[in-house]
Amino acid sequence: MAKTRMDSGSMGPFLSRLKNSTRDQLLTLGSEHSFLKGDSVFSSDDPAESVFVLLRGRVKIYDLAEEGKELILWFFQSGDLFGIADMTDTQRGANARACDASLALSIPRERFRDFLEHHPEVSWVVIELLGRRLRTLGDVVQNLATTCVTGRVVKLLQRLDASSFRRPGGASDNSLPLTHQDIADMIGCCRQSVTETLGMLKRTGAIECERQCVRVIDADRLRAALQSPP
Amino acid sequence: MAKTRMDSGSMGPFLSRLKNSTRDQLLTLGSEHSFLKGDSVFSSDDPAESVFVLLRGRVKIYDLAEEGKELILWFFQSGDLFGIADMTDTQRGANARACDASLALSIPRERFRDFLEHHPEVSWVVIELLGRRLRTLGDVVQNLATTCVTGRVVKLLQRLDASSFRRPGGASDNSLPLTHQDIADMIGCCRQSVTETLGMLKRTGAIECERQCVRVIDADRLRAALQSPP
DNA sequence: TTGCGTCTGTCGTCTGGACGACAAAGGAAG
DNA sequence: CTTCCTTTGTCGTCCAGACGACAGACGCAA
Repeated sequence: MAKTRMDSGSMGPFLSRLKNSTRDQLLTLGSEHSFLKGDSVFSSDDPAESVFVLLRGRVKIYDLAEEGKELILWFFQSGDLFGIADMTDTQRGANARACDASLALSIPRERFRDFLEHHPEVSWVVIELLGRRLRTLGDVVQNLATTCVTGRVVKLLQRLDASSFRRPGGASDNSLPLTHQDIADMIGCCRQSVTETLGMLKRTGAIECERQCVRVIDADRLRAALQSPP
Repeated sequence: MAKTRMDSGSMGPFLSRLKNSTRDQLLTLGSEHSFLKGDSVFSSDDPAESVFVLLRGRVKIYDLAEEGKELILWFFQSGDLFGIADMTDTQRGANARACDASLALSIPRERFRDFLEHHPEVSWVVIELLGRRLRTLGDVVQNLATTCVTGRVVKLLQRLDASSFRRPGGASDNSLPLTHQDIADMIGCCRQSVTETLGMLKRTGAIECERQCVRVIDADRLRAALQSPP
């Protein structure tokens, strides 16, 4: 069966907020690009000339520190808008990479802006989207500054478990497709600390783990892990 | 001499981006509120029903960790828009407090949204504003995860020195009105580490300090402090 | 089936910086 | 002018967690 243009199921936090007719018009803008797993979508050296709508797959946004250490800011899934935060600059602020085979629509900045002028309700959707992300990053800053590694792991799992972040194609087992290194890169600690913390959470019965995969099985126990001291 | 409605000089990152006629219309929306230094503007328990435009003074946005430790996410100055990130929620995501005597315009959410529908170019200004903030917080996350305290102090001073962040009323000496505790709360470390770092930067000739006040006097030396190991 | 690369799990050493404590200086309020 | 609170500066102790190293398991590609 041929791959559909978009992943089935959830349309993601951006496209799902649009009316069908508005969405169809948006999808005629710009051009589609396919990416293999591991391909770069853009890098921080690139000019910031367009926004992207992810039609299929998964894309991560990350920074590289000087020693090559990677920090993941976001994972995006199908139906999400990304690259929009760079619209006031000439250059990208971070790197984007496809984590799975992906398909994205690239819309030139002026075309997107013109589209928003003609669809002011979409502007409000974008403002709300950016607002939510700002709050999420605010929480991430707070966690990094004041919370131990175990707390940060638990809060990340809680956040992702509550969101629609899942493996594309809708695997039914509700697991989070993340390696220990992914988690470490998202919460700013080292891989061994994540392995230790996930082991402890597994022993308490809060989560299950498989290779490249974590599943929350008892949200109350996970929450309880925040209360007990390390 | 009576206080003017708005601070003189810079109109801040939001209002300065609007045409005079558009700005005048915006300023007729909502209601003005005065705050004494130290007054709360909103807290995280409050319902999120309006956005704020700061007409005069300084407001900080902060979170409180469980042990009462404060983390400052933003300082806003006159002409800035704040409270906009909470528009998708029913409740505020953080706390806001006046750091100096301040005056703010409170605009109910639906009135602001209606204004944007009639002024789509203002929507784009808001999207750009939120985008810049997202990138700034992304940098903060990166710094917290990967940079030592000295590096985080230096980068904060660089960022604020390059912005229009200054004491309201336009003191001419170009200093940054921050205590050591303010800086510690912004970069997520303890006050004594900031004191030590500022002392070192003073000795190298990069900055000058007075009580509640830091001034960058040699940007090259400040930058050089990032290269040398601690 | 085999080989190789990735991922997970464990361990011991080392260090950046949190933190409490204290003293001194500065400034605002009475 | 005095008092008191805030802010700055210094110091010693303690520990969370980074990190390199290594071993074993898993899965993909040939």
